[in-house]
Amino acid sequence: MDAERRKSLEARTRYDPSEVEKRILERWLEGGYFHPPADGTPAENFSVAIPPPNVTGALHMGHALNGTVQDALIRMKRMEGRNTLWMLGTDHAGIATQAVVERELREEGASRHELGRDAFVERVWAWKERYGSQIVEQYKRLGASCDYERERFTLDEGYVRAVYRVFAQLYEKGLIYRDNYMVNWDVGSHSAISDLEVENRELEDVLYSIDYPVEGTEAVLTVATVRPETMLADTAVAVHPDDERYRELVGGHCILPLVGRRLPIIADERVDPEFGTGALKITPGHDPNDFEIGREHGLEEIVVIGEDGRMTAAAGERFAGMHAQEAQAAVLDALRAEGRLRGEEPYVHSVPFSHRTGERIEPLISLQWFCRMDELAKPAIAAVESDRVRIVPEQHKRVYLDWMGRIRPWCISRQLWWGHRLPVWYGPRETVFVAESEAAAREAAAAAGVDPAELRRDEDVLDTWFSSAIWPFAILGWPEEDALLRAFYPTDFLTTAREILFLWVSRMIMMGLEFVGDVPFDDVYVHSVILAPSGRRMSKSLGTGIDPLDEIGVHGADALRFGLLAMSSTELVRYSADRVQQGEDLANKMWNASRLVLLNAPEVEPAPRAVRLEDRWIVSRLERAIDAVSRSLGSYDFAHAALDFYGFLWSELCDWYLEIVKPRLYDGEPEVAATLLWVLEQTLALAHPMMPFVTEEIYSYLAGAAGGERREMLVVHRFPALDAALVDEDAEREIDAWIKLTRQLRRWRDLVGVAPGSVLSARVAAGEAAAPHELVARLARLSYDGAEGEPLAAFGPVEILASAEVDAERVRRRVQERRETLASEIGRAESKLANQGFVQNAPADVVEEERGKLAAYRAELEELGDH
RNA sequence: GGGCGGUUAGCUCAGUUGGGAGAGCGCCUGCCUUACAAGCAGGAGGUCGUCGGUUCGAGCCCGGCACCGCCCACCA
Repeated sequence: MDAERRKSLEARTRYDPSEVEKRILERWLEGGYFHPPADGTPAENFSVAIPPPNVTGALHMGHALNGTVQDALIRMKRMEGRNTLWMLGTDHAGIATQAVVERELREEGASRHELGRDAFVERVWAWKERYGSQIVEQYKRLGASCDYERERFTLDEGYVRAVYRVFAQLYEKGLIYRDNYMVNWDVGSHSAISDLEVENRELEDVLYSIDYPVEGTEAVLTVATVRPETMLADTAVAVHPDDERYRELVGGHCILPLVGRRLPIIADERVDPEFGTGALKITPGHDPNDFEIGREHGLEEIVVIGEDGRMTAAAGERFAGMHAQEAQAAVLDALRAEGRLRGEEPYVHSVPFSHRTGERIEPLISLQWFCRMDELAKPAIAAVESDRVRIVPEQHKRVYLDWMGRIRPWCISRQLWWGHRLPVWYGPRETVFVAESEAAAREAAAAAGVDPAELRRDEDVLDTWFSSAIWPFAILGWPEEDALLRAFYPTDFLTTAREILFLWVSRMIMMGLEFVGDVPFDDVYVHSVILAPSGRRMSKSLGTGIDPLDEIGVHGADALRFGLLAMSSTELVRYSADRVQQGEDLANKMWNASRLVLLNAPEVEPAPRAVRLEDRWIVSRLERAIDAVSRSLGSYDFAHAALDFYGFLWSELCDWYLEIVKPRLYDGEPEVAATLLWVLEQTLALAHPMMPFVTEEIYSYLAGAAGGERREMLVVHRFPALDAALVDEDAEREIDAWIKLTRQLRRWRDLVGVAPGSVLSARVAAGEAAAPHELVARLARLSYDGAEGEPLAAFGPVEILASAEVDAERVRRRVQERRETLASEIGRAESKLANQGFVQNAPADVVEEERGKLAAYRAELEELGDH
């Protein structure tokens, strides 16, 4: 290390991430470490496709955790020498992005309709160019080692072609079709949405009972509903086939109040005879359940609520044009006036809302495009059943299989402008042409005898998740360029939050199998959900969000990464600022421990030159840490990886080993310097996947100290692997005993009130090796010189002698306390050993251990008796 | 209505195959010891949600219950 570097290291007594991170990141990017060649095979290589964040997005805690988890594994694999690719990109996020730009327009007093489709889409692109890459820059700040030179976007040219190819092929297979079917209508985005974009909320409503007179009698059928306005679209009343009360009425009719329509009374098993009166009004146009019943019974489908949320002409003159809400009040008034409203009671039930816009879903019959999933699902089910795709933790496997087993058609068309416009063209006489491009559609039309000039393209765009479903192979160049695909598909794992297991993960598996013929990834790791410290969901609107970039600014990226890994042990986890602080402290600890070594070690080649017991001990403990951390990382157990590393670094390396070897280090002993440098290098490499910045920064000094060989950066340093030959159980046992003894001595000193700085007179019992106890003496501040005097206390072979430093009275009290403790321990052990059941049934070694303890207690008590 | 996860120190969480309860933070006592005072040494603090069972022995295994949370579900 040159004098200037040395001076800077001396001066930097505290690790300052803000100064370091930018500089280190630059060097990684310039070095091209994240941009692998498209060589090798998927089996040799290691690859991951990032779950693409929305272009509109800013990095939130979920991204930060997800990114950290991926980066930790990816960095480890890269260090293991694998050709490693982490593909990065963003999602156009249909509704979300369109909503942002629409809001901007509204603020200017304009609207997308005034602008027109082409101008609007252009505007969204402009917005995307301006703000779209901010999240990518934010991933860099986290230290994510993505291939920033291969960034993709779900609407870039090649990607769009891939989407159209997939659509066209599924259409040709008959899996994509157009149908008039009940959909979830999102009044907010004025579009259909899929089942998975609906969230059910518990809501307090009113359940109204309405009398429907039975035709030709005085009787009435009372039905119950929370949406009386939909009665205008009723086309039947249903009862359970076994319901004795109504058996006679089935086949007859009742009269719909206000409207006068004759409603057939039908029998259907889906009616619960226990609920209300057991009679159910059937509204096929506005209720999913009724829709199905209606289709089976061939009932008329009347639509009284339109896509704008207002009542249609079919609702009748009195109500047409009203908002559904107003219509409800009007219908209730009218029913009251006719004496048909029998009752109302408060009623709590779950109601569908749009996940995106938060508006209440209006179930409507609408002409939409659907994708049949059952056939695609079969191989995707098999892939997970056989663990070809492994889902971790395992409990999610069954959830996936359950859901896939009863998968329903997917509504894939959206009435938006921002997205992949359907590659569907309509000609005259209801001709439909699906093609990968407009040119191809024209050709097809011409071939079918349709004038291409008459073609009109479908207005709708595809569900965002339709394009995300092909992410893992589309970003690798499918279908046109296959170099990346051949080298990196299937990818190795996917990390995700549980909530998108169905929305995204399942669909990627289906599409990968269908179009590439292999699953998109081997493992799916479902990571924790980070809650606010209060235990509530982290959300901007609730004000409970914590911005990861703020945390990076205050504590550093390594600290945040460590904190996130350490806290992410279970499914739901509260954000722990303490864990992030712990990470910051750890970075600083590593920094200062490294300063101690680097500023004092002579220039020697790092090597485990374990010349003394304590050296063998730390080398052995390091090997165990290497084993534990790499195992934990390999099995997606990040909390243990982080905390086990912390324990090794802080307690074993810093608190004990560094303290033990300081004198040798200051003396310039080459062997201990070599060992220390080696341990440091291994330790930095071990921590690097979790805390890349601080380790890389320290390594830049170490590489200097270690001589010219180490020109490469730590990011591509060999990841440590367990070397079983360096594990030394004897050394571990021995040093652990010294540590225990030292702690006993310190504790005793404290309890009897010995001043911290004072050195106590002591001696080692005859026949005991003095060497280890020299070390203990230093750590516990004892002196064996001039060992005269009365022994006051004994700890194993070490006896403390009476001196002016020790208050004899407090020692006596302490001894008395110890006697009492021992007596009770002896009692406990004796009664346990007197229990025949224990002695006979417990394993021999457990019994033996207990006997050993008892003997030791008795011996200690006896010894105390002397003083 | 089904399924899943959780309940351990004041707080946030660990506890591998059942053999005397752990960490970080906070708290108390004492130390500016030439890597780090955002540090060091020591300490206090827990009937492991509850009831029952299996066992010589249960935080851990089995069953019931309570509370918290999540996911799925077409009972109006």
